[in-house]
Amino acid sequence: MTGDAIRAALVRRLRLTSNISEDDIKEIEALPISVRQFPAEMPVVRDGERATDCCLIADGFCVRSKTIANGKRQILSIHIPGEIPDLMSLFLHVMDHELSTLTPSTLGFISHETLQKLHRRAPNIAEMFWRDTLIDAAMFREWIVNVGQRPAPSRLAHVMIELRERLRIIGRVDGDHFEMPMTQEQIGEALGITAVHANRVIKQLRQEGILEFHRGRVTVLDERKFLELADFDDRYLHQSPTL
Amino acid sequence: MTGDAIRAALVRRLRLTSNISEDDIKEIEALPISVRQFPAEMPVVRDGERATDCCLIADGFCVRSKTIANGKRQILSIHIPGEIPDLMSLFLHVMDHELSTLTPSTLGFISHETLQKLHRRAPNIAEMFWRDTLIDAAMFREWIVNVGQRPAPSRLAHVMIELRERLRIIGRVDGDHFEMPMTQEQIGEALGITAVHANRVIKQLRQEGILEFHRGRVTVLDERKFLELADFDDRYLHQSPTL
DNA sequence: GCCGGGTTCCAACAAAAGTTAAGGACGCGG
DNA sequence: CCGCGTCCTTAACTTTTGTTGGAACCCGGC
Repeated sequence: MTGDAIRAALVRRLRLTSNISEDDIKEIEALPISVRQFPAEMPVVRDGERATDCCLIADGFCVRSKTIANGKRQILSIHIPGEIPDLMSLFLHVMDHELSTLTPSTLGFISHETLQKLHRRAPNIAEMFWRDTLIDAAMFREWIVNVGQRPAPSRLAHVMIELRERLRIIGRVDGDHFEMPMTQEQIGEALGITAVHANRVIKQLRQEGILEFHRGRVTVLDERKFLELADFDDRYLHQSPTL
Repeated sequence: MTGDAIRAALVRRLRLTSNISEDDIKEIEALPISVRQFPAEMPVVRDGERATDCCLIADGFCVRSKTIANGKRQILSIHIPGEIPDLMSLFLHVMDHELSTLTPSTLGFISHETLQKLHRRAPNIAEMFWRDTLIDAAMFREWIVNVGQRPAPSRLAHVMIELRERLRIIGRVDGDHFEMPMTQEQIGEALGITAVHANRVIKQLRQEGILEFHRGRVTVLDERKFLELADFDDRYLHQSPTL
């Protein structure tokens, strides 16, 4: 995959997500991007590292996570193509968490310097990116609520629906199923439960005929029960730029 | 308290937290602010509401929270004087969570319009505020880890130490004690546990001689054990603007 | 000084989640 | 086609946390 394809993925998401002008699109299409391939389960930017570039996902799934002293890991967010998962590093230079791949991924890198110049030149783009990082924060808030207040089956359903709604925007939901390429260990790390318990929860949702989960693919069998369980309100995704 | 005192509180925090120039300070000191008093436990901005101003805490403690369908509430962050807890509303106009007071508070309001104009005029200030919202997001990430991975006693110690470190910046830690004006119910909502369990945890930390907690005042009795329990690393607060 | 309401505190029991251990399925590389 | 490793699955047991309900406490207002 080339730099052009990556820029196209970014522009596509920005068109759907913000009121971007044609001039601004030209600016973004002129951005120098260096492309690199990563295998599955590979750190992209490590906790404590000093980032000099922002990373754009062209293809593949990534996660942000933090590991605490006792070795336990918490997954903070799941990222899909078109997203810039470490835009925050532009002003928070030393990473307070890790970014790593879930699947083999194609990533584009844009230097902080380039982006900073762009912001001074095109404040509209700066605001659009700022807004992007604010939506990120809104997703963290909902993640706190999920882990803090919902029972485990609801947590799983909620994370799944959030992922599905975001995949839908980039046209990657196919009928009643979508990709969620995570092991049960990783699902546990996302929900704040152990892998054994994650397995129990999946088993329960299967037995209740709500969904099927097999090798990283979710198939929703009972949409009504699924939605009810998830307690999902998409307001926090702030998808409409006009509001 | 007057608008001047509020501007002073903001400028004081910004001086300690960022590389702000004297010109920029003048800009901020010229900001029109309207002041209002709020009683304890009062919503300031409600979930779903359309915000038109940003709110600056001059005096008092506030929290951000979300309430889910079953009525359970999760506290997302605690805010202290000098902070702008809803800066994000500048670009995310409809609130996805609630901001409310913990104690009687004096709040200043700056209109979105004023701030937006200021940003175009002074991009340095815009970047400083952007950075502020990014630190906010970093604190949410740590809060996710706290609620998702740490045992309840550590969760409590961690939230306490975060609060203490931030109070220290504004000179409100007095020897071995500091203010944390929350009921056990509210502490439970912050940690993702019930009030009964919050009480059990506090009792345990008391019995172990680690701390005393009485009527919203924390007194640390065994700093070593307290730090060890909290698993606290202040990196995520990004207090040094030069890094 | 004495209510009254909100905290705090606690006990007993129930439910959810963690731990440990072990067998089975499945895909990949030789 | 076999063997190996990873992931999934389950069971039995322990620990943590939630639930319910009630008593003690404490402060502010009358």
